[in-house]
Amino acid sequence: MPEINKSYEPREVERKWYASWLSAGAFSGRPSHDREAYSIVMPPPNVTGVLTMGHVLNNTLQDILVRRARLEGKSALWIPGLDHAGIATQTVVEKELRKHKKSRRDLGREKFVERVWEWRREKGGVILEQLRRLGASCDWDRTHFTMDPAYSRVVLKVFEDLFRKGHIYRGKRMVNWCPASLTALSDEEVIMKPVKGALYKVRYELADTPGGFVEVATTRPETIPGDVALAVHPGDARYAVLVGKSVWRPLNRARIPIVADAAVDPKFGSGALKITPAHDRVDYDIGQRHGLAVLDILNADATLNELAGPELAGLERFAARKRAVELLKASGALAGEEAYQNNVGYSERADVPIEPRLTWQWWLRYPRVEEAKAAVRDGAIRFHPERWSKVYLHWLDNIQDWCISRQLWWGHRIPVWYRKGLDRDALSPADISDPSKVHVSADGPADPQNWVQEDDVLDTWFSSWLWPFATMGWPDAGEMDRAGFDAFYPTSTLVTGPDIIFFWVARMIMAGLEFTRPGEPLARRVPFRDVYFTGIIRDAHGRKMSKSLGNSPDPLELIDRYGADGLRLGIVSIAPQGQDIHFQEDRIENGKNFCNKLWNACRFRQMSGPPGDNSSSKAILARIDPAKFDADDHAILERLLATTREVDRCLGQFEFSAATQALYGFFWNDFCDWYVEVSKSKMQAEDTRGTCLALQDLVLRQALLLMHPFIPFITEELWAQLGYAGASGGFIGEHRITDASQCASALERLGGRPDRAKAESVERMKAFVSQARALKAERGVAARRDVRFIVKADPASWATIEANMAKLLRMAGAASIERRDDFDGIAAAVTPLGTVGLGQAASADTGAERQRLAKELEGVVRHIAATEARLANQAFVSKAPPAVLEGARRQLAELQAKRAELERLLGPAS
RNA sequence: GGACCCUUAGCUCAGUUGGUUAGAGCGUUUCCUUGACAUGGAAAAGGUCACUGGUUCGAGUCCAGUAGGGUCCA
Repeated sequence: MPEINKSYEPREVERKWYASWLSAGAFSGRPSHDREAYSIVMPPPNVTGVLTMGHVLNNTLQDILVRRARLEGKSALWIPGLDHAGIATQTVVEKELRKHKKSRRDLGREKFVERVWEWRREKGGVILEQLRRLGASCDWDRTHFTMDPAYSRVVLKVFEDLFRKGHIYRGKRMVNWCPASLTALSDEEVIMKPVKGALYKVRYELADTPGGFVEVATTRPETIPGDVALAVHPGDARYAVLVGKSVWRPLNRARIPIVADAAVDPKFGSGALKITPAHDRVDYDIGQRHGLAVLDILNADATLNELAGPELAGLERFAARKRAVELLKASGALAGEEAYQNNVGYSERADVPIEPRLTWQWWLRYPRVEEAKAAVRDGAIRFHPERWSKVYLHWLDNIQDWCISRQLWWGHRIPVWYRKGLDRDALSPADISDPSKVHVSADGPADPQNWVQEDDVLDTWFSSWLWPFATMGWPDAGEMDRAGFDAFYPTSTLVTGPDIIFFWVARMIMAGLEFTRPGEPLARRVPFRDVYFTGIIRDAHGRKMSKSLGNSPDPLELIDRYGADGLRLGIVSIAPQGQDIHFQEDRIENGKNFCNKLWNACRFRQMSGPPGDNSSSKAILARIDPAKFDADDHAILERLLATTREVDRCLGQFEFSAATQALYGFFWNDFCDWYVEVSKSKMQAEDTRGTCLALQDLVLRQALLLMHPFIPFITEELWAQLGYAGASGGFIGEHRITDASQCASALERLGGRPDRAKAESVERMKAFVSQARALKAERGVAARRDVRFIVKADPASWATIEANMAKLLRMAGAASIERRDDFDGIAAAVTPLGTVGLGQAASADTGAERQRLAKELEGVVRHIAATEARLANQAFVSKAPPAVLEGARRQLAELQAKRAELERLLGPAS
């Protein structure tokens, strides 16, 4: 057996094992007849993406679930992949082109798309490589990309299908237009932001009453040339006589009517609203009701066009706003201007204000909305934390049709062909469903020369909403069979962020319900059973991580410094359930330190004695003689079982952080700080040595299994080093983890069931040792190991001390512990194993010792008073459960004994 | 405007159905290179659980309200 390094060096270990796992196909998910299936689909990162802390958290959690499933003997599958990210990717490539002073239009559609593919092949998807460094145990052979030919065909087929079913239609409606990306966006891609601007009061002169005017408040004076009317509330007495009259539009002067419409809020501004149907949703609706023209004064890039009049045409919208204000001022139409804050929609991707714009787009009426609600409301899908289901249901209750077309070139081109020569702007709904005019199919028309394909592509989310089943061969029966659709669908758990609950989660649920296993029960059609929403990672001050703030650490650098395991353990341990995460690098350092502790504990085991047969838990158990167990053996086994139970429970409830804390506490405190230390005595005694070593092997084995999902690399390495892999040399992931009850019954069969009472006596010993050490520290002799303790103990306590003498001497750092029932003095402490004192002559600060005892006595007295008061309360005695009552009485007795002893020590002087 | 979440030690967070004197890690103070680990060990200090009221024998925990912070939707 090779000697283990003094400290854990992750780099080489990680590289070595990841390569071994890959070459052995350890991550490949194969459907199995006799094993339960467990599957996860990775939320596909953007092909343009690089690894962020958010990805680290998200994918670590998925890896934990998948690796744990493997240990539980399930047939586990984790499907990775990439999202083509229409706007983001197109923007990246366009930016590259711009460096060479070219635009995508210079290349033309076909060449540009080829260029994007080139980019994808060369630079796209580096994030998947980075995930390997994190240790992600995905089945990489099943990596999918939303633009792959097979996946693309599924997307187009789905479009065709939904079109035939009447869910998809073409409509000229107001959309959210991004003037930077030059495309429509869905409502979900618009972020409302409060913006500080100005509210301008503009006078519209009455056409028939020279000198009279109507005042209108607006934040967007540059749109005045697009006004086609003013509107007032029909019940607004101030304007009743003016309805039906006209005013002069103050920019690009023209006569426009005053109409009455209930949508006007009479309390806003002057109560009169300027109507610009081309540039506002509400205005558009009002315009429709009153038969008003739509006067579009903006170009696609939000510069003003010639319809805005010669003075504003050609200006960019914000420059035009400035110019409009100047013009209004000059003409005397500007009545006032005040600071004003309102909410403005911004493009999520380009971060510029969107423009409402009237355009032809393709829309989807969502299928299966009611079923999608029922799936979550009735528990076929469980959200964790549960409260997100409210957000989900609220969105579905107010659902709007989805604008699925995008004016981009990178993406799935909509499979619609128009008969050559048709005026697309004039097509009626009847024309759209007339196959002689419009062809809709994934395959395209048989006579393409007579048709022209739709220019638009589909929203990226229109492909990713199919992810859970399109990655499993759907809809081709043969492919589904090969992919194991039958076993792996529905997937088990989805791990994602709450920020894409509408974009992705809700839509996947509807897609799954609509497309998979028609006619079967809902629970078989949903795409996943559990959804775990992670928190958002913020910096230490609670700010969102962003490139511009520079507060986002580079995960790869963190891996270099702390190891992948350290990073994983650190990040999981600070991720509270359901809350955002405040990132602190010292927590990542904790993860690294834990790995080092684990490493050294195993190293110590190797140095402590010859390796026994560790090839199976059975082999280890055979080396254990329960007759040799002392209290510490019972205690460590009991803690091992409790920890096994706790980790089991935590993972079942997605309490990842709690699981790491249970493991951390068990391993560091219970095992290293106590059990390993007391073992040092036991391993010196020939008759307890073998059992003690075997017990360490047993505990370490189970600990490695429990920890492996969290820190896969180091556990794999130690698994091999300590001989758990056996002669066959299998990976740790190929072994089965046993749950607490299986562990317990294995011990029971051996006659080594942990004894609760004996385990509890260890707690008393720990308290005894701790107080003895404190006495030494107080006397300034903490480092000395030759001190003599004297103890006044009852026979039972003394028996415990005697039986564990060697260990207690070692742990307390003492030369002797002697029983002396007449001992008193204040260099002492009252412990659960009696009153312990230092035997040395009292040379230290007796004042400090007296103060400590007095302070303790004070606390005890106060506590006694409180307990007596409780027990004197008739209502408490009659209503509290017997166990609580009994506990209070026992506690009171203990406290009284402690008080008596403290008073005795403090003596007559007190 | 509607909905949800948070407020516990200097910091970041636990605290399961109400039940002994509220815990952890980091940080702080003091001590220690003892033969796994200084990426370590030992000891210690540190909290009227945001505030106000209510329910209860008993509230960090349940209810109502107030204040502050955050998120989502309009």
